[in-house]
Amino acid sequence: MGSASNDKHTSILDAAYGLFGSAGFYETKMSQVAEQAGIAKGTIYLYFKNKEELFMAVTQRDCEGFLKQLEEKLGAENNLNGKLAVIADHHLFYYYDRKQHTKLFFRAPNNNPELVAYMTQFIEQYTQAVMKVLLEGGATEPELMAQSYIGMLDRLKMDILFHPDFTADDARKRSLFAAGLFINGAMNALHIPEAEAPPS
Amino acid sequence: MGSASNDKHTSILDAAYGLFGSAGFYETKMSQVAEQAGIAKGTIYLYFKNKEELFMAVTQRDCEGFLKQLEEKLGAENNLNGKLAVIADHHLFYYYDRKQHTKLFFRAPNNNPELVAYMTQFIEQYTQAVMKVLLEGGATEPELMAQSYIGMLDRLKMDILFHPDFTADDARKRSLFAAGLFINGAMNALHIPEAEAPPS
Amino acid sequence: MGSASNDKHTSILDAAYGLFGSAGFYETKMSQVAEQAGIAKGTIYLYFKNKEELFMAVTQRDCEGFLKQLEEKLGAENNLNGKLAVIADHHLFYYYDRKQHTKLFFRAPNNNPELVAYMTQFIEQYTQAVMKVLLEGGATEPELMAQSYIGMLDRLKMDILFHPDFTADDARKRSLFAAGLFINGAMNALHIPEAEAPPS
Amino acid sequence: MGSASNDKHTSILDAAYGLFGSAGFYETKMSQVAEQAGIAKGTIYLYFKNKEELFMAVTQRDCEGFLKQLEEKLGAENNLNGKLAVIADHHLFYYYDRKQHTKLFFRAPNNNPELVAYMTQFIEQYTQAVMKVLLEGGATEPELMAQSYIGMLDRLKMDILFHPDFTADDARKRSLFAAGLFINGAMNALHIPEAEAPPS
DNA sequence: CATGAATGAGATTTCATTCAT
DNA sequence: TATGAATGAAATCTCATTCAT
Repeated sequence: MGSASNDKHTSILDAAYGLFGSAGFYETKMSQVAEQAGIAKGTIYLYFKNKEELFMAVTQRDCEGFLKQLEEKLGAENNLNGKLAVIADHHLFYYYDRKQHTKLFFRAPNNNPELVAYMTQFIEQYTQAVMKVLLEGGATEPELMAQSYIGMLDRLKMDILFHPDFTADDARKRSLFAAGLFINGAMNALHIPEAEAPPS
Repeated sequence: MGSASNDKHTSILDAAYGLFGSAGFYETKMSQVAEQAGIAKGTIYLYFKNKEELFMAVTQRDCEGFLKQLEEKLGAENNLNGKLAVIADHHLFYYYDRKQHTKLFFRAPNNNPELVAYMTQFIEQYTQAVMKVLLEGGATEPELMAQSYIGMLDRLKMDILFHPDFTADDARKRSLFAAGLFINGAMNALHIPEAEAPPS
Repeated sequence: MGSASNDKHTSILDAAYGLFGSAGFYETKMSQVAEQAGIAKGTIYLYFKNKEELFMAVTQRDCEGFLKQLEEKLGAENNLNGKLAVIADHHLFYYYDRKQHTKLFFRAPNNNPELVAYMTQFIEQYTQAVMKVLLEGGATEPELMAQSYIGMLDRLKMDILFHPDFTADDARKRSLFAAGLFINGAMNALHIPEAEAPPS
Repeated sequence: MGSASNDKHTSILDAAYGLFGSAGFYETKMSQVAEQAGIAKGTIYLYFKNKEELFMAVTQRDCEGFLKQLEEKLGAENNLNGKLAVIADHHLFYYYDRKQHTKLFFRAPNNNPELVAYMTQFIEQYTQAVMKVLLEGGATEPELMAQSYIGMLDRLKMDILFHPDFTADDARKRSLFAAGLFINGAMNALHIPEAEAPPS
């Protein structure tokens, strides 16, 4: 019983996830969502108040899943390097595993304050999770460090979305690269005279 | 006359830049652009084929300006560390200087292949510019390094858009932080036993 | 059992009466009627073919009650003045007693011929009832007189609907006023030279 | 120029007047209004913000015309009886002349407070105009008298709307009847023993 | 008898674009 | 060139009604 009603709710979310993810908010029509979910247009409105709320629900489910999985993986790891590697892996493979659905990823309605608030909060939570790892390692500027690490990963993931022939090995290579660069810096790979280097 | 028509072309671009930048593509109405530019709606179509092309033109002008300024600044600098600092500064201050117009930055129409192609090309050019600097420094994985550095900067810039009280000093601090972290890595700031550290 | 089903029929009518009466036909939703009646939406359709028929039934019950009560009161009175007073009282207090439910009174679907027919018939019956009283008094133009009297009363009642602080005393005052004006005319209250007055 | 733009505004109002008047607010579709006015659907929205405002504009134009004409006719008449006759004539012939367009007259959206406010104000203005006449005649209860007179007229007009064979002579007869009844009362036409009559 | 999830026709409204002036 | 009134396609959302349980 519960699962039956749950099924419809879920199939709407799934359909919306695929469409919003690949075409964006405005380009996705409620009729497409209904068709994809195999239900009538009006039925969507029994489960979601309107298009924006549906988008919000899709976003939340996705973000929560991202964070929850990350926490689980971090819990299973207890040394610092390992945790940084877990973060990199998670970030890259999360998108790699969903590359079909997030070809262009989210294009959200801009003027929805609730959504902006939610996304801000999501980013903060993600940043907090990374900061926590860094603090355990004794970092002095954990917030900027966390942001930097996340930024690196986010850019390194982009090619997943654009290059159709991106492989899991490519993802793993980037994940390792990111962790290494973050910890050791680029200095070793660059010819920087000691005298030139800015104070670390 | 030539300059007069040029003026109109420019004022449309300026108006569109402000509106697209602060409200996004779909939320910006052609009538608003016309009003802001001080011309009639129909006149826009004498200069731009349609809304998407106008958006494209706005994006191009912005991206080209970004790259051109970057090249100029890099040309004036000849040591590696200096160039990395220039990149960081440019990235952060470009957005800092335009924070009024890019509060939410661009929300583009997703299904316009030309735009997607252009954005891809822009990112590539930006990456190439950074790679060139890194290659001069002898980097072994210049592309991943360039992407990582750009990613760091892009994330560190986010707070400019979200925190209204972000100051120029905050921007400068982050720019220095980014360059330092990129070169030296986080190791020095973290308690990582040598044995634990992955090979760089 | 009969009474149980009767109860449900009645509670639907009661709910619909309150909602149609205060919000109008189109503004009242079948789901609201169901909720107010404490039953499921589908159940309404076991008792009434559709929304229009429900509206019709509500209207009929109300109109029939209005006429039935009037007849009873008229039967208990046997002089002409008394009967006219009864009519005035009945008209004003009927609405006064229901002012909660008829704040905006009925807004009916316009294109339902059955309803139009019923309302016409109701007005005719009401007019007939008043005419009968007037005929017993020997009136020469009983129909126009009856319509005029009803019209006076109907307008004098309006303030009940609009002024929330309308009291029962106000209603009684208006009822007396109407009967007096109808019988004696305005002449006594106006400075009309005999010569000016039209022939009665 | 002015008249050209005015023409479109007017033709929308005319079309809406006819449709709202004969079919009611909800039953009238904006597409019908556009078709009747000979323009495109979207054009209506250049002149009126939405359906409710169009309805409001139609109502206002009608009510203002009613009051303005009444004032003009009253200004041309200077004895009391004549003015009362003018009011009766105006009320009946206004509807008689428009019987095509007001077969069912207005059925308004119930929940529009602006419209309710406007209608209330209109009724007050009409009442005031009648009161002014009565006050000049020295009436003691001018408001109740005015309401009563208007009510009589409003009911006497109803048959215009329902009986297709209602003639101008019928209207004139009713107008005279109303004025006579209002001034002289029904007493003369009824067998009411003096003793029975309530105090006037 | 009773339910309420599901339906889908249909209405209002927006806004990019056109074109006669 | 420049205008801006007019267009009409297209999208969201509502809600009376049905029907399997």
